[in-house]
Amino acid sequence: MPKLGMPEIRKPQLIDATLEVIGEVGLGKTTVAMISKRAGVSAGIINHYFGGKDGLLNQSMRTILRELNDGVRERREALPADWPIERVRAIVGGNFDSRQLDPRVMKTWLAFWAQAMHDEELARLQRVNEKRLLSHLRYELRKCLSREQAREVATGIAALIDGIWLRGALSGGVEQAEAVKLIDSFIRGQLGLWHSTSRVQIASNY
Amino acid sequence: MPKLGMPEIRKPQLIDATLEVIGEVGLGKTTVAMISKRAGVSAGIINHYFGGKDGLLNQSMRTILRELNDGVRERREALPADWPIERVRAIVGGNFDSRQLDPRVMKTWLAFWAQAMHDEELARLQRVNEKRLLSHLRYELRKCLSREQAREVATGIAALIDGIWLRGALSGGVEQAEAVKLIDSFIRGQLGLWHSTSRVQIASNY
Amino acid sequence: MPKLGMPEIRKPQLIDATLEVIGEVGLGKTTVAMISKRAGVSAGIINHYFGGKDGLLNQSMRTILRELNDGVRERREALPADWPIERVRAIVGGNFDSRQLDPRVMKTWLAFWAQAMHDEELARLQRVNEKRLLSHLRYELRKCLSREQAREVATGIAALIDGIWLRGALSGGVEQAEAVKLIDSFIRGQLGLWHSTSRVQIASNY
Amino acid sequence: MPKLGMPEIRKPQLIDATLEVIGEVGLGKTTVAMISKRAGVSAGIINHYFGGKDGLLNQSMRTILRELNDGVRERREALPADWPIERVRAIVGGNFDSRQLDPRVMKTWLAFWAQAMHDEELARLQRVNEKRLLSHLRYELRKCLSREQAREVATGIAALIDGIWLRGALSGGVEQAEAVKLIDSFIRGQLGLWHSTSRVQIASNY
DNA sequence: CATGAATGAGAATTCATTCAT
DNA sequence: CATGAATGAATTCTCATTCAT
Repeated sequence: MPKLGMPEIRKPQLIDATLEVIGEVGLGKTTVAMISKRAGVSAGIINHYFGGKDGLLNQSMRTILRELNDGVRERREALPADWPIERVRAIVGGNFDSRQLDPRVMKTWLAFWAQAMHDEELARLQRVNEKRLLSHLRYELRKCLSREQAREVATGIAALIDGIWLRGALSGGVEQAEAVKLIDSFIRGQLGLWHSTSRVQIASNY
Repeated sequence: MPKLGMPEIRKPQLIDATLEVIGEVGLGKTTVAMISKRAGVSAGIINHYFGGKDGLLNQSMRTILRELNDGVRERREALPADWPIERVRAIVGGNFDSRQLDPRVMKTWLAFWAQAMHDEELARLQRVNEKRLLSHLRYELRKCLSREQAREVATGIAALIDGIWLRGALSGGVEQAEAVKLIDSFIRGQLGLWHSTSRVQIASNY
Repeated sequence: MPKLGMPEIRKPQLIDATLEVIGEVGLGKTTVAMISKRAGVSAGIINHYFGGKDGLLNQSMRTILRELNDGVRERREALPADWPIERVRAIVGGNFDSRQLDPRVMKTWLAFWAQAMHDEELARLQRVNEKRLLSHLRYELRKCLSREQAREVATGIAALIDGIWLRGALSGGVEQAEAVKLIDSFIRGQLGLWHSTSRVQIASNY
Repeated sequence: MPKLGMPEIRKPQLIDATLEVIGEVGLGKTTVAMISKRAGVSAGIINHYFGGKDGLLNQSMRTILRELNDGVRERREALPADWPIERVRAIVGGNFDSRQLDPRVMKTWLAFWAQAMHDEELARLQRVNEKRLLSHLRYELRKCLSREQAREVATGIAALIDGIWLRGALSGGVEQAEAVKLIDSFIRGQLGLWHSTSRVQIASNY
């Protein structure tokens, strides 16, 4: 019998190598030769495990999406359900945690985003993710805002997250603290618009 | 009136074709053969006029950047200098005018953005543009806010512009009215944070 | 009764799978992976039992040659030695029995034939077979014809067998009855040429 | 302007090289690298002119089919329409002229034949050809035989042509004279079956 | 100016075979 | 015995670029 459990070793190994290479040279210049060399295996093995370059890229995409989702969920669920604003801040923070701010990861995200414009499979994955972010934000905001207000603020937060992230990707980096501060400020502004005397408890470190 | 030389005919012709093809198949699958066929000329001519594929892509990038800037400037300058908030809204509107919301243009933008991650020449162009947007916003906001406040609000607006745009690119489209409304709401919220009794004149259609 | 070793199980299993796959996708597209999958075993086992793909193909070839020969011999020997024309007809019938007319078998034959043009080992096998067919025909015909006449008629019958078979392979099928009828007609014509008043007994169902 | 008329030079050049290589190493071992090297051009040019290996093989097939047809037609039409048997013999001769008996051409034919079993495009071409041969034979035989008789004799001649050819391909060669003699014999035998006192004029060199 | 023929480097993919388990 | 992981050579196809006309 051949070595058992190799798929569980090789697949993550190849996906990691893929993300590294994309982060370094860009999706357009990434070749299976580079990836396999980085992973320390032969090029042919990619077809063995992923059916081809496309399959590997697809799985890589799913992996970073899942990592993002897992990180955000952990942060959010670590807080009580009756602290909605804190939970929103946790969601924001999760989108800017150190793993996501790794320049190579940011480059990979952008590459996949551009790719998704012309690849329905990737586009679908991205849309699901976008909807999930929005949905979680709305759910928490609903605890202290009207349906319409929650919808609008959630949309704004989501846009700020992506916008800060995108501008950061271009200019060389994002400061998590800066990002969280800006979004906090947006939330306070929005809450203020509707609650001149807001009773929502906002953490003192705002 | 000088007679137009071939360069003045061929270059825009090829740049238009480039943007169309990128919008349709993506930067990664765009070939000079496709571009030249679309433009109705031979493949070799691209090297003649642009020195190669890279030169053509670079010029194409500069073209859409210039179009965006020109559009934004026209809208901004059409308003009095002492209507800063209106001018900010004009800047926002310019970033979401119909030309920029053409799906093919959005795809091209995203493609160039991803490409810029690994191409210093493109990255420089993008950074210059980002700085210009921020600078204009700050300049107008300075007329009714402190330096620090202006900086922060400008950063937020820029992030919202890019974030709304990015999410729209993915989900299939952006509604200009929605975008402007969201950013208006942000501005009002931010102004409210600092001026509980704001004296800034905000257009009545807010 | 000796217990069957694995070789006696595996070899026919793999040869059958080989013929099936060749019949379905053609020799050129047949891979060991396909064959082993069809046989329900691993790819590596082919080298274990046949020393490689070539060995398996060679054995497969020998198998269908043997099947054809066995079938023809059985039919021929089932008839009395002093019914030469009936024996000739039995040889013809054997070449068009249902096993040989299976479209997958016909495709395999043709594939091996083409392959034999460039593979001396296969060519040798085929030549032996061709000679055997001719030899049997001549042997029977010699009982009622001169050496020269027997040689010529045998050559014609062999050519007709292969020609009918080849044309049938292309056009989608052969009718055994049609084939036998045509060759009968040829034999009668040939006999008639030399024996205006032939004394050879030809079966009444001619 | 580039060199004009290159397609008319390159295409036959590449097709010739293809037939030569297939004739030498077999279809299965033929690579575009071999073909282009033989033709003295680069491998890429094959895609330029034929869209890929398949296109080249297809065109090569069409070429040898056309050559055979042209040769047969010329021979047939060189004889008076009221010499049907002579015309039939011309058709037979055309199928065994020196060009068709070149071992490389025979190998190519056989390769294509096997390939056609799994390639509908090739199969269609072959069927058209088979039908044409049969049709011409029937047309000529109709001039001296009944419809049914003409059909049967034509079928037999066609089978003999292919069978002799196939057996020759395997055993290393065909003698045109032998082939024609055998088929002549068949024709005479068949004519004799129906016309005990045949009035059909058969050339004296029979 | 413009063409498109031609090149050649590079990329993905295929696949028979080997071999540790 | 048997597996299937792994390899690496071979092959097809792509494509930017060059260049003779």
